[in-house]
Amino acid sequence: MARLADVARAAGVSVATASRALSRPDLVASATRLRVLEAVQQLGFRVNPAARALTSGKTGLLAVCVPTLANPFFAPIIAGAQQTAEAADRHLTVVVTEGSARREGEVLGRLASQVDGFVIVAPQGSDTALLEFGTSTPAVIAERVVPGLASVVIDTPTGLRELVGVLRADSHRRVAYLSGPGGSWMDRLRRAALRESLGEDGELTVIGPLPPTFRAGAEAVSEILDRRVSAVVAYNSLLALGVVFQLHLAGVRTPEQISVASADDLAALGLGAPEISALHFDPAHLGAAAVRVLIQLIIGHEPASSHTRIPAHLQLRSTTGRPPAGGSG
Amino acid sequence: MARLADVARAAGVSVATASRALSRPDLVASATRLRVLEAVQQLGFRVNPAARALTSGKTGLLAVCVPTLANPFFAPIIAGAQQTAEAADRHLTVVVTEGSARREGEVLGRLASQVDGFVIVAPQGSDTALLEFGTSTPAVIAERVVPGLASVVIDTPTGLRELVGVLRADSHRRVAYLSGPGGSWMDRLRRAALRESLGEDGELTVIGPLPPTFRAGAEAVSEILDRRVSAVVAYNSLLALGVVFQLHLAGVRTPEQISVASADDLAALGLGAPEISALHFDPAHLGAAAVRVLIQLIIGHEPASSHTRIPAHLQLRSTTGRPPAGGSG
DNA sequence: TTGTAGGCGTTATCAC
DNA sequence: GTGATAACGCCTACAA
Repeated sequence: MARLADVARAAGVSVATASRALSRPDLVASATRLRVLEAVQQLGFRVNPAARALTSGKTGLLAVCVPTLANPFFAPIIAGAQQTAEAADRHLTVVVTEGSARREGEVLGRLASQVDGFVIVAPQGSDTALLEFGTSTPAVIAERVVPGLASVVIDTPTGLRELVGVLRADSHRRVAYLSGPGGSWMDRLRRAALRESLGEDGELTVIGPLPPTFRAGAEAVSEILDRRVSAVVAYNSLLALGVVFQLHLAGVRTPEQISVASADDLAALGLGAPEISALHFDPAHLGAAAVRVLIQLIIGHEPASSHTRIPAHLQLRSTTGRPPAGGSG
Repeated sequence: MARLADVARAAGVSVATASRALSRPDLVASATRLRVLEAVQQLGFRVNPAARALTSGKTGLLAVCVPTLANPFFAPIIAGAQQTAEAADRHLTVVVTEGSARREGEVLGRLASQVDGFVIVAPQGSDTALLEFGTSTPAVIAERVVPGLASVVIDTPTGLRELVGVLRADSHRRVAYLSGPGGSWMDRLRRAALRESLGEDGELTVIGPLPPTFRAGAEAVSEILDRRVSAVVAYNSLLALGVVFQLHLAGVRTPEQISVASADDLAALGLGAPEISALHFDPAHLGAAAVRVLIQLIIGHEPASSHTRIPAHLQLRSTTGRPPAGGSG
């Protein structure tokens, strides 16, 4: 592999000049720069990341830290992050914490000196732990807000308020929320949004925390029916699909007897076939946005906004509608 | 951060000895080694990967290359690979090719000098392209076999033969296979296994290629019914679930009127609620095994077997059984 | 604007 | 078994 020295020789300049021509072109006469660039082309030169890392301290490696890959919400985040990192000529390494705050802490500590920065998705640790970590290492938080740190979230709460508005207009009053995997910051935010927008005379029943699976949704149906709600909002579309499926089996019709909606829309799973009403957004955008912010942080440009919201759009489909007259609504 | 020089000083040895004590302990007197290790502990020393990479040429980075992350089959592969890589003290970077052979080639080329080796999952490129690449760079192929390269596959074909055996014993004769995303090597192998094991008087109808989604499964039902098969085998459980769901809606009972099975069992999605018969395996094992083989390759130990098969176990559940008497079976 | 020189932290090659 | 010493490829004062 061609080294910078080869390029320099070919261009008839010193190594230092060749280096500058690549990393700080403004410091080099344009004619010189041109010769260097040409030589680079010619020789197919590419910097040796290790050598660069040794002097500059920048490895060109970004880490994205997710609680799990079993929840299909997280995979597209990684895809989006990877694409953006690649476009910025950086590598992305993925680490899975299995939802353990302890492991999260270990992983972050172990990697801190090996990567240029972190995207931490749905972190498990405490605010203070994250804050301490994030002030010593470039990091952006996704799907959570930690005061003082850069963060990127999908604005499901606003979407949920809109959804509740529609449900209320259809005179639903008793709503169940099938909550996602336990202890998630975002999940709390969603519950709060639902509760608040249901208003004084609305009633929110929280079922869960539940694993974000089809099976869990199906199994929740008996409780849903017990609770005599007229509408169900599920943490994700696998849960929602499980609910719809089991309701069908139980002979309960949607939306005539009960409305079902999902707080996310896992489009990639093609789960929309029964046309479940849902909040629509692309998790890949989350990953992409987080990496963009992270890179700004790393190169020292304070990002324009350290708190990015990605909108979620309400998609009303065929599983929501007016509740049965004289029902609970 | 403590450098090796600090460790050496603390242990009262030369840098060279300290280095050896860590990377080739057998070359160092055990007393010395002990002192060095102690100093390492004391100072919290950790090698600088960049410096090591500069001299050794090994970056400690492994790449895993997948066609997509939208297909939920691939996410757990990455999780398994990551865990194994981490245990071997290496990083894992993920790249997504979006199913494009061109992009796959570009990505591999671009990364070849930056990583120690590749796990290429369900590669898109030709055998010859892969062979050429794989002989110049440590690489293991997953979910495909390329003669001359190390590979790891899940043995669904054997599992499918077993499944067909059961179906035949139940006197099914006309079987449909819902094929997965187009052009996959593994998919061809599955079709061949089904066709062969159905025997002379069996009939295999291939529907697809289909996206591996719930929706696609649901939409395939009309064609399934048209073809008058008594059993359906789907590429994955999302497809199978879509089929089961839509069959229910159409008033067709499983397994009384039609049997449904899936060639994989995406347990993480909790898709088993309607108890779909399926081949069970853990994709994470695939990723883990591939990384293990890759590391052997990298450190020069020819792996014990360059062709690893991961067994798939037939799980008969409630969607398979005898076809209607006098039916197509 | 360009060149010279030193160093980044580790490993490898020699001698001893 | 151990210790000097020279790379590895690049960056960056500093000097010119």
